[in-house]
Amino acid sequence: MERKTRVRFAPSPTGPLHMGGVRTALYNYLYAKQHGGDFIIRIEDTDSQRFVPGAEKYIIEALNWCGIIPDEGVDAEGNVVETASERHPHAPYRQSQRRGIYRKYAEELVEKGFAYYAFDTAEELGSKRAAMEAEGLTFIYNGTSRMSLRNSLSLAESEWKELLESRTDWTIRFKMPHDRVVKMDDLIRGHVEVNTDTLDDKVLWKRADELPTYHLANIVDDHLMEITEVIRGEEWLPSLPLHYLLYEAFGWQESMPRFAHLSLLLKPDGKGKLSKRDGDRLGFPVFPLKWVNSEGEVSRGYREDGYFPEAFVNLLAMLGWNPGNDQELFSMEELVAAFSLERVIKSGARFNPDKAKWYNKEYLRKKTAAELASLYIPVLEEKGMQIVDCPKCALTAGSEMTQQGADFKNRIFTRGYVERIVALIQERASFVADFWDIASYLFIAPAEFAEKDVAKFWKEENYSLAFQAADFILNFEGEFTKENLEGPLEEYIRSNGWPMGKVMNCLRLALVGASSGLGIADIVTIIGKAELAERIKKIKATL
RNA sequence: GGUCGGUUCGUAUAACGGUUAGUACUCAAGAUUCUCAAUCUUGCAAUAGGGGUUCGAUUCCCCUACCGACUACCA
Repeated sequence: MERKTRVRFAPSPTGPLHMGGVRTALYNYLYAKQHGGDFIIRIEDTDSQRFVPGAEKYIIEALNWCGIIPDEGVDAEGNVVETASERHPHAPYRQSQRRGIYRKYAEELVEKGFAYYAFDTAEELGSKRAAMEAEGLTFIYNGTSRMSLRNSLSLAESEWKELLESRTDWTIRFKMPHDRVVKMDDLIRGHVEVNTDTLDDKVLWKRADELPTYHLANIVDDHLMEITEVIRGEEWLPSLPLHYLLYEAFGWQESMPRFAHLSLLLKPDGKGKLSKRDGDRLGFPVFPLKWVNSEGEVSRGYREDGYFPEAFVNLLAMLGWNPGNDQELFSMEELVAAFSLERVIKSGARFNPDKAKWYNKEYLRKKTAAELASLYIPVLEEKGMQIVDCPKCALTAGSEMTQQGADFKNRIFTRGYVERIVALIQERASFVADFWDIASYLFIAPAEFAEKDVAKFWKEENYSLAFQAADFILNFEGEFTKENLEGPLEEYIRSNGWPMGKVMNCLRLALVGASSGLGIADIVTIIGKAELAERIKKIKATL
């Protein structure tokens, strides 16, 4: 029986989506698309206590930013679908809105003898657990203990039926079979066996909330939504036997999905899994988007930190998966084609912030000047620059736009001027945010001069030559381009027998404020003769 | 503690019984250049330990160590 591939990402709206969660969603998405199937998003909000307002919206927005677009579960506006339709026959996709459908499944299990009513309160169980732990023992609610607890198996029928009526805090628990070996297959880990005696009678349904727990809701919904593969985090592997048994109890083993458990993302250093604290400590985001919690605490996001979504997706894909060859750069389409669960790594992947930066750098280099200019212009505007598309219409009386497209006095620049610059500096940066530090001097004259460089180069025997070189540039008569200027300028310095390094660095120091930066020919042809003259004049005035 | 999973350079990983154990990031050195960056070249650096199986183990099995997940009326 061939079924259409249908996979789901089922987050719980208890906070912002961690990058590990995004990776899980990504792998689901890639798998679905590769098999021509559907990627479904389902919100698992059965824990009313941990619900966080805004988390659901955040999750969908984050996935959307990454280009992980659900086929089902969310409408075109990015809202979780609440009512069934032709396009969304399995709606609603929020478990809190599906509450009506779970109870009958839980009770079906009780009727069939696979589950029972339990009346122990959380407090009673808690103290029992504590008492046993004090003796160095482990409390498990299962075959070893259930007959001494209060439930429909241990109590007389009249008694538990009375409790069922009079109380509203009971639960339905799964009756874990005694001494059975559950044999499971995982698409990533292979064959796994577990003896049921080590498992407990999990709560399936909570009367107090009129809501199922994860285990029941998950199995029922995966079945109802015709899910074919469940790709989820490693933390679910221990409950896989329960889930197998649940499918069996319902008689759904024929249509049971196949399972794949992904390893976790680990800290860059030290022990343990990647957490928000690591990001704060080591200076990188662990969330796709910025998040502000109810206390006003801010968690930075990849988007706000200047990562391109393509880079983020790419680096996430390579954390725990590889194509089997040396290719490291993948577009989403390429990932869809190349992805395979067989090549997902079993062990936990330590996150490497340096590599993440490298990915962004690679994507930055691929961008066109027009794209980068559009991203950089808001930064420039924040710095007080005005960027115009059409020079003539924006100029106020008395301002002058140079041939290059710059009016330094009024800090007005054309988009073309910005494009020229980003094209020159894009291979020197990892982020658009680096642009300003790399080349602010192409917009404003340096206000400060690096002490170290001044000490090294700013000597009269150097700058007197540098000024002459500047004069040579100002008097240059050919078309004022880097290609035209570079050779003659060097020839001029060389033919005078001047030390090239000293003259050039001195001139650069005057124009840039430091002895590092673009080539002199690049700098002067970008800022233009007028600005060159202006900056030299200013420097001379201070001597 | 118990159950389950995992373990190749610092990190991500390749090699699915036979390789001088490869690649990328990081780091270092050199080349280049008017400096810086970029680029190119080179280098540092790994099969957790111990037993098997085998002509031969990174690869298969067992033990130990270490790491992780789970052990809630949370997901």
